[in-house]
Amino acid sequence: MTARTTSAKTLGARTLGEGARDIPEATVARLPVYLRALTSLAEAGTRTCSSEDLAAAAGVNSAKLRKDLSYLGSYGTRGVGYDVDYLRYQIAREIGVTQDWPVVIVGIGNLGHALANYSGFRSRGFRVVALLDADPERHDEVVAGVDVRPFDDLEQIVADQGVAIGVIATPALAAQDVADRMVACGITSILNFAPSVLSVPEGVDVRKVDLSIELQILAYHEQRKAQTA
Amino acid sequence: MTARTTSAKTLGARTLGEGARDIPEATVARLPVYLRALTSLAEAGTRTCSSEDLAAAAGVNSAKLRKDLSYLGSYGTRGVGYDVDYLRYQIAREIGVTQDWPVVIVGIGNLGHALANYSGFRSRGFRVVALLDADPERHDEVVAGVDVRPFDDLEQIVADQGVAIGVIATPALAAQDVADRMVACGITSILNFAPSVLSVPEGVDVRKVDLSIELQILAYHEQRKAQTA
DNA sequence: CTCGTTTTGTTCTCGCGTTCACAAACTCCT
DNA sequence: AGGAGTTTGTGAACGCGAGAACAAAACGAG
Ligand SMILES: NC(=O)c1ccc[n+]([C@@H]2O[C@H](COP(=O)([O-])OP(=O)(O)OC[C@H]3O[C@@H](n4cnc5c(N)ncnc54)[C@H](O)[C@@H]3O)[C@@H](O)[C@H]2O)c1
Ligand SMILES: NC(=O)c1ccc[n+]([C@@H]2O[C@H](COP(=O)([O-])OP(=O)(O)OC[C@H]3O[C@@H](n4cnc5c(N)ncnc54)[C@H](O)[C@@H]3O)[C@@H](O)[C@H]2O)c1
Repeated sequence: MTARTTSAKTLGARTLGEGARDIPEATVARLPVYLRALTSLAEAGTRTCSSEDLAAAAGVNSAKLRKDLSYLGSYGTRGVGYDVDYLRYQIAREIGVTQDWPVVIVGIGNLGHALANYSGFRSRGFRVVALLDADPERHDEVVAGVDVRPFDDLEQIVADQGVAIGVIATPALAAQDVADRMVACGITSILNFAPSVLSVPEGVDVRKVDLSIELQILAYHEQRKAQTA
Repeated sequence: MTARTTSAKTLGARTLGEGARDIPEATVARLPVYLRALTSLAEAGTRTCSSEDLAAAAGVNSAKLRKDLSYLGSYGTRGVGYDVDYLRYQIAREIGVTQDWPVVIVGIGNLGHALANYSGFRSRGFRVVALLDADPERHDEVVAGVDVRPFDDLEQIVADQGVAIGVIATPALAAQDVADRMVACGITSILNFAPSVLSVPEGVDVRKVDLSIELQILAYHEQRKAQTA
């Protein structure tokens, strides 16, 4: 789904030390879920939990959970379980959310406004450093404490703040252009909400969130249910 | 990822006729992408396309595309390719977007507003029939031509309009309650934007869209890139 | 110290999905 | 009509991920 060639990396990484573990993509996608479940448990005052407990909170199979965690190392204690805070820190460190990631959002329309106002960003290590839009009428509006600036400020902001992650919330037609500009000035991870296929050079990760695809998948199953009934 | 037990269905379906084809989940998830690519091609005036062309437009491998399409039937012509309009109709029919699906959205905050204003719904066979919110201050506001109504109107609306698909855009804490109410009054497909694990009975499909998980996956890969560099 | 209990970490097996490769089928040109 | 060139549809090989099952490790009781 991404432009990334994870397979080629298996041999390329350094064999020295232990910074070269290769975590399966399916596991990476579940680690944030575990992180959220652990945070819930911690807030509820739980100090320790078994793989069964955590799996239930995360909505997965406990065998799968243990296998996933085993890729990170042995952070549990047999016969006891996992220390909630300790495991939480280890997962957070592995994902990289112990540090702060500056993020720019491009396209401050309906969706861009909602994203800018979303509190789930900051609480998970992401900091919205800029809101950019091509339409001059949007400029100087302040959304969630950040003011909307011209799209042409992109290069300056990315360079100044060391931005690596960009979010695209423009119409589909503009998305490829925006992505090209982002890539050109050094952004290497893109989250795309526009319904368009982006082409980016190797080494740049793209993930897309496509609402209408999700609805169509639901519709397909709904139709099947109606047929058999 | 969903609560659906597709595996158990393989035998249960009727063997008579041809309405019982079992399309792999991975393929179902790509059909909407092909549909969109075909629409683009049609709008550009293309009447016919090869699997290479369509695969490029959809951002996938052409072998995968052909195999996906083969689950629907043989709608291409060897040596020629696919008729764009004909294939488009066949995929649309298979997914179920030739009919109109009424949808309710619950939780008309930042995200709910954006969703209600999203034009990509109607253009793909989804019709927003109601916007519901528990907060009385939101009521009677009109968003995109639909007025916001009390959450307690849910049962009435679902019954009157035959709604099968519900969208949850409330805070995480309310999501499970909303889902329970939806299920109780007959909704069998849920699209959940709240960052919480929903538990629903068998036969109900849940798909979740979780923005911060997507960002964390990007962050993970970003961190890896930084390490090896 | 030993035994039983609990729970992790890992091995093994199975099924699904991806990709390659090619025969079958169609068009067009001579 | 026949052969060359295209492009589909699918059989087969392969790799990854899910889940079951179990051995290894920790803990507590006696
Ligand atoms: N609204 C939703 O709920 C929703 C849901 C899913 C997907 N989407 C997609 O997200 C995208 C945005 O949706 P929206 O409803 O916010 O649209 P919108 O029209 O409200 O906002 C788009 C914004 O992008 C800006 N823009 C246009 N071209 C630009 C460019 N080249 N550079 C920078 N900014 C540019 C516009 O000025 C506008 O402010 C669309 O592609 C849409 O399909 C929206
Ligand atoms: N804003 C975003 O971009 C964004 C992105 C990803 C995920 N989310 C998630 O989507 C959800 C909504 O986000 P938001 O920013 O729109 O929040 P919000 O607070 O702006 O809106 C939530 C709305 O839900 C209503 N509500 C609360 N409890 C309800 C109930 N029991 N029944 C019906 N309605 C109820 C509230 O009155 C409010 O209008 C949250 O779970 C959030 O984590 C938001």
